[in-house]
Formats: sequence, C-alpha cells, structure tokens
Amino acid sequence: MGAKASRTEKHILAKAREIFSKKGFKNVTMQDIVDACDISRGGLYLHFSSVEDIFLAVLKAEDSIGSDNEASSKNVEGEGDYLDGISVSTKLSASDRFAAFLKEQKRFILRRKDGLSLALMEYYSGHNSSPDNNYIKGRFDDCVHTIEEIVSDGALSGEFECEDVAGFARNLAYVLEGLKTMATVVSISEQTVDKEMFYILQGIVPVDQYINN
Amino acid sequence: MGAKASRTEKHILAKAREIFSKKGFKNVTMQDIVDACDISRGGLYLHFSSVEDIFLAVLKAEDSIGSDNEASSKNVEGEGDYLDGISVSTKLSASDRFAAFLKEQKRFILRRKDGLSLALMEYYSGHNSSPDNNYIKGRFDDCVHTIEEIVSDGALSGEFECEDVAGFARNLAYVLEGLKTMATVVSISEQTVDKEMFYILQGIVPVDQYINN
Amino acid sequence: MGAKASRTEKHILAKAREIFSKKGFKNVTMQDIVDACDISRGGLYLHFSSVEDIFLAVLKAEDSIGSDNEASSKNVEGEGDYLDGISVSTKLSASDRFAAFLKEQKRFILRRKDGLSLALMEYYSGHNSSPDNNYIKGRFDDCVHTIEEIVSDGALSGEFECEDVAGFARNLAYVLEGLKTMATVVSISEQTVDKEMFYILQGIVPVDQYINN
Amino acid sequence: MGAKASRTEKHILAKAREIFSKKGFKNVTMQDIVDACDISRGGLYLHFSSVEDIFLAVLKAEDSIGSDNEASSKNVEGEGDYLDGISVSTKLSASDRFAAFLKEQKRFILRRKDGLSLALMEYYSGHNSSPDNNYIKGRFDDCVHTIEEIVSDGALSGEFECEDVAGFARNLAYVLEGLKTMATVVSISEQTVDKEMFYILQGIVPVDQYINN
DNA sequence: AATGAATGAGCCTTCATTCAT
DNA sequence: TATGAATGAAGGCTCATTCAT
Repeated sequence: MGAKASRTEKHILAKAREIFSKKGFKNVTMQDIVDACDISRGGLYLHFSSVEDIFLAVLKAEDSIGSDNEASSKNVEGEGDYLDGISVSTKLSASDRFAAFLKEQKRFILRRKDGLSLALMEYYSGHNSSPDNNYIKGRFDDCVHTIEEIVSDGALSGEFECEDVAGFARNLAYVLEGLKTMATVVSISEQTVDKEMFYILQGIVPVDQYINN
Repeated sequence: MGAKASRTEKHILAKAREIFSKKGFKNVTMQDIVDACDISRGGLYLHFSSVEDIFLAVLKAEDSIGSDNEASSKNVEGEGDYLDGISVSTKLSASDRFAAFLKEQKRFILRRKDGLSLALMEYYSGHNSSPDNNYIKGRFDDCVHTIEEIVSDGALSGEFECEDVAGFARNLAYVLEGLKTMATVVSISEQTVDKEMFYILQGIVPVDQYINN
Repeated sequence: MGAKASRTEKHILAKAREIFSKKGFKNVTMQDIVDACDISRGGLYLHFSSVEDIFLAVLKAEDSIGSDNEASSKNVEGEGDYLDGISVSTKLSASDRFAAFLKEQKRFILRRKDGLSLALMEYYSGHNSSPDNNYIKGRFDDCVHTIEEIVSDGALSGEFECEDVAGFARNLAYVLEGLKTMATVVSISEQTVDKEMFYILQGIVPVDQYINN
Repeated sequence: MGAKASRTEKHILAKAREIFSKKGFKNVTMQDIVDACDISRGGLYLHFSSVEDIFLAVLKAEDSIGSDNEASSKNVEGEGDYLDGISVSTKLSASDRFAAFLKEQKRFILRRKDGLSLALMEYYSGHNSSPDNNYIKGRFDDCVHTIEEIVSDGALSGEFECEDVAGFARNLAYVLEGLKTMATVVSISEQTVDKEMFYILQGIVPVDQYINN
C-alpha cells in the first residue's frame, strides 16, 4: 500500500495473482490468500484490508511491470530479443512492430492461466465503476491506440494498405477481446488464434510479414 | 426436474432468470430465489437441489424457447414481425436475414440487462466443463454457422461478395463476442455497435442493406 | 420481533436477560447467548440480528411484564398481596402505597442480580440516544412522577407533611438512583437501604408508617 | 510499574486518561492507546501489560493528584482562588468550604467528558472486587466523610442546623451519585444540578450561602 | 407437496500479545 | 529500551441444506 511494497507485500501480491487468475475474483476469499501465502489471518490484514484491496494492488503492480499487458510499441522498440535478428538500436519497421504486437496478444490469449481476464470481468461487472478508472476499458482503448499507431505508420511507409485505420483498429481490438473472452471459458488452440490473426492481416498486408513464434 | 416442468417450476425458472441476468451466477443465493418466487425454502428444494441446478435448468429452458439467443436463421424465417413489411410466408433474401440477424445481435448486446452473459462466464469459468457441453462455445459456434449460412446464400444470389466465407463468419463472431464482453463491463452506446457492424458490412455488401431499427 | 413472540424467542429473551444482568451489555456476545440458549448460531440470527437487537427486545418484554420495574401506583392497587392484611378492594392509603413503592424499590436495589441497571448504563452511555427513547431517563421520570402522585395525595389526606413535593420527589429519585448505581458495583446490605429510606421518610412522615418486610 | 513513573509513563497515563474518559473502559483497546501516545505497540507493553494495568495506573495517579476527585477539605484550604475574595492563609468557614465542595461536585457532574465515571462503572461491574479496594466505594465513602466533616464543623459554629449529620451526609452523597449516574447517560443541565443542591441545602442552611459560579 | 425453523460450516474482521531486530 | 510485523484466538455474519410438521 505504501510507496515501497515490502517483501511480504510483494509475496502476497504474487500469490494472490495466481489465485485470481485461477479462480476469478468473486470466488477468492481472504482465507484462500492466507493459505497460499503461509501467513496468518491477522498478518494479511496488516497489509491489505480486503480481497478487493488486494485485487486492485495486483492490478497496479501489473501495470507498473507490464508483464501481462499488451506490448506497447514503446516496449517493443527496446526489446529486440522478442524479434529475431533485429538490431535493438534500429528503429523497427511497422511490420515488425505489428508482428510483435500480435505475438504478444497471442501469448496473452493462450496463456490464460496467467491472465486476469476473468477476474477483471467479474470485478468490473459487479462494480459499475466510472469508465475512466475501468481497467478493461482502458486496456481496450490502449489496444486500439497501439494498433492505430502502428498501422498508420505502416500506411505511410507503404508497408500496409488501409483506408479506414480507425475502423480497422477497432475491429481488430474487438476480435482480440472476443478471443480473450472465449479463452477464459473454452480452451483455444494456437491454430485458432493464428487463423484469426491471419485473416485480419490479409486485409492490410501481404501475409509473409506475420511470423509465427 | 421431472419430464414436464410444472407451473411452479416454470415460475421459479422465470424469476431465477431475472436474478441471474441481474447478479450473474456467483452472487446468487438460494435465498434470493426463494424471496423472488414467494416460495418456501423447502419448497424450492423440492424442485431444484442447488443454485447450479436452477441455472442449468434456466439455460435448458432458454434453448427450447430461444427467447434470449441469437436469432437462428430458422427463427428469423418465422418471425417476420421483426422485419418491416415482409410477408412471413415468403422466403427472405440473404440481405434481409443478415439485417435481422445483426439487429438481434445488437439488441442482445445493448440490453445486457436481459442477458445471461455474465452469469454464463462466471459459471463456465469456474467449471472447466468439456467444450462439448459448454454453452458459450455452443452459442459461438451457432453464431458462426448462422453467419456462414446467410453469407454463402448471399454470395450465391449475388447480394454479397465474400471470398472467405468461413473467415468472415468467424471474424464477425469474434467481434460480436468482444462487443458482448465489453458491454458487460462498460456501458456501450448504440452508435458504438452500429459503427462496428457498419465497418464489417462494408467488407461484403453495399451499405444501404443494413437498416437500423 | 413480531407481534407474537414465539416460544423460541421467549426462551432466548429469558436466557439473554440473565446474561445481561450478569455481564452488563458490552461484554455480551452472540456466542454467549447461543451457548446459553442451546441454539445454533444461525438459529439465533433467525430471530435477532444483533446483541443490541436482543437487548432492546429484552427491555420491551420487561416493560410489558413490569416484573422488574417500579411498582406503579396502579399496580399496587390491584396487588394487595404485596401488603399485609389490606383488602384488595379498598382504595389504598397514600402511606400504604408509599410503603409498597419503597418496598419494591428496595427489592430492585438489593436483587441486582436480576437487574439490568449495569447493562442499561453501558448501553445508553455509549449511545447518545435522544432523551425521549432513553430507558433510564424514562425510568427516572416515572419514578419521580409516582412519588409526586403518592406524596401529594398523602399531603391532602394529612398523612404526609411536605411543602415542596416536586423537590422531595426528585431528591428521593436521585437517592434511589444513587443506591442502584452503588449496588451494581458494591454489594449493599438491606440495612443500608433501610437506613436511607428511613432518613428520607423522616422528612415527611411519622416513622411507624414504614414497615419493613 | 516502576517506583518512579518515567516521563514516558506519565505521558501514557495522561493520554490514556483522556481515552478512558471518552470511551469508558470496555471499549478501549491497546491500539487506541498506542495511537494516542505516538508510541510503538511493543513500547507500550514495556511499561504496561494490559489495558487493565493502565487503567489501574491511571486511577492511582488520579488519587495522588486529586485533580478529578472531590475537593477534599484540605485541598480547598490551599485553593483560595476557587472562592471569592477569601485569603488563602485564613482558615475557611464551614459555609465556604461547603460551597467549594458543592461547586467541585457540580463541575464533576457537568463535565463528565473529563470524568472516569463510566469507565469506573464498567471496570468494577465486571470485577466483583472486594469492597476494600473498590474505587467507587472509596470515592463514595470519602465523599460522605468530607460532608460530615464540613457539616459538623458548621453545626458547631452555628452556620448550619443539622440534627443527623451522618444521615444528611449519606443522603447528599447518594443524590450526588444519582446525578453522576444520570449524567453519564442523559445530558444534564446546570440548572438541574443547581436545583437539586439548592433543595438539599435548604434542609440545613439559609440559602444565600450557596454561591453559584 | 409445502413450510420455515434450525443447523453448522465457512468467511470476515479485530485485538491482545509476542518476538526478532 | 524501542519497534512494528506477525500470530492466532475470538466473535460477527451468511448461506446451503435438512427436517419435523
């Protein structure tokens, strides 16, 4: 809760994250977290006052690390290791950035075990929180924005052909959202995701740009 | 639970449906249902043995009525009143059927108050049920199938132009799923839905085919 | 809680009364009452929702029975058995009524085991309730009023001599309150009470009127 | 606990006193005291081992200072500033001392915010301590004794007329106790207290002796 | 069939007290 | 001496489920 999360708090948040990704939000009890953390009831309350409190802290930690989130275009720039044989110091092409973005999304969709999608839905669906501080809405908007940026860059450089960039970005974002939803409920194969991304890419670009991992 | 649902059971299911659509699945208690049904605790247990039991019965009833679901192409045929001035006995054009389908989807997305989306997600997310008897998966597949059917009909009749019907159907289905997800968590305007559907339609058909309600 | 207290509720209130008189208010837990009543946790909550709820119900029951309260002049009229050899049908003299009143007060002070004084003090001291619905204030005012009534009757009939009836009544009421307070904290002997009442009576009446029990 | 209360201990007791006077005894937690004292949990335990321990220490400090207690005749002697225009070095008259005593009692009754009455009641009511070391009993006896002393002096000097000094003293002490009780539960006005004291004084002395502050 | 009082397990939260630093 | 994180017992409340009537 403080500026510097103590070792204990980090430990709690890590364990709690696992639990939320496994059980969603509504089913998680303080007891679950106590058990997982090997901590006492009172000890947990010393750091967090409710499951909600913990969940929000998990989300905040999530943001500051970015480990689970969409790879922002910025991140990608500095993290050439995600891509094969591309110099870190070089400005990445739009195609590369798009490929990286999709790869990240795919990872997110497939490894739903690590994901908080369900917990997020449960939390916000029962919360009518203002759209402003709604994590899911924010995530969606970020996603749209990232796509727009990449695609419009690619359109300028001639890599992509796309008349309605905004429309394309929204369309893709909804497809990704739909895939995430399905993934929380049904197990989805890599092929399924690939097939879908391939379909979308066809609309703007020669296919060989999209490199499978 | 017997073969024929008694009057009492129908009443219980109707009330329970309202509750599930309002509160999702995990938050609903037997007490909630007892209160809403003006029935005794014991009386309820005479018919259903748990909240889950009731929820499953609601879903089953849902299917046999189809009131909340996607309008299947079959349904649409028989329900000319959804469309303007089209004789019930006439075989509808693909465009009309597609318009009706989208209109139904839009209704479903916007009136999430009547919907069981959240309850479904909560139920199946905590259930790892086999894909076969997974309601959401089934709904998605039905949706894809309906779209394929309509669009391939339209392609034959020259109303639509679409090379990859299967791809288009899946794409649209995921977008719809994404919209449904967002709608359970953020309030979504009619314009938002319209814009999205319009974008997709552009891909296969002249716009004037899509009639707003 | 309803109009007719069920057998169970009566049982709970009776047991709870014992507990309150023994432990006051603040120390009493739902668990205490559960244990004393041989009832389940849930069962208790079926009837009462908190210790406070139960305490208030005890007070209400108290009032409607009047077993623990000051003998009102009305009560005394019909209850000749409290006095020695006085015909029930006869209108009692002021002296007799005063004797009865004091006897009742004495009983109340001495049998503090049965009394709710401490519980009342604890409850209202932490409650800043409006004076109107304050049980202790009401009890005090009733007490003053009863004394005034009796003494002014006695003054008219020549049994008592008292110039400032209101002052006398208040004075006596405070003394009684002081005795009740002391009794909750220190054990007080019958002699102590007698001595005090005797002293006060001297102020208005020849002593032989006051008959010890 | 030590022979000489350290600076820290004095600080703790002062803060604790405030808390007890505000919240009584049963509601006070170690945490309350820790918070008020700007001390650590462990630090507090270094000095006192429980809330009860602290409370008892507060009472002991109280006695040795006498700040909250009845003004003993001795105290009054040295505190001429409570009385108007009477030389400190002069032996005070019984009337003056009685006036001072009553003024002090009035202050105590009215400013119950500063008082420990409630805390005392709560503490001793749950303690069945022997009458000997019972603070309330002691306070009461002191009060009676002080009154007796003053009034018998006044009787000798002709200032008061009182046949039964002991009876009068007890009577007044109980009235004061009753007033204190009522004050902890109902808010009591200055007029109410004045009226009561005036009534009692009439019994032994011409009224103009009693000077209002 | 129907009732609703009763049960008891389970989760929430608070607090006195301890203990490693 | 002093700190404050950690502990665990205790009490509050809710809910699925049972059962005598």
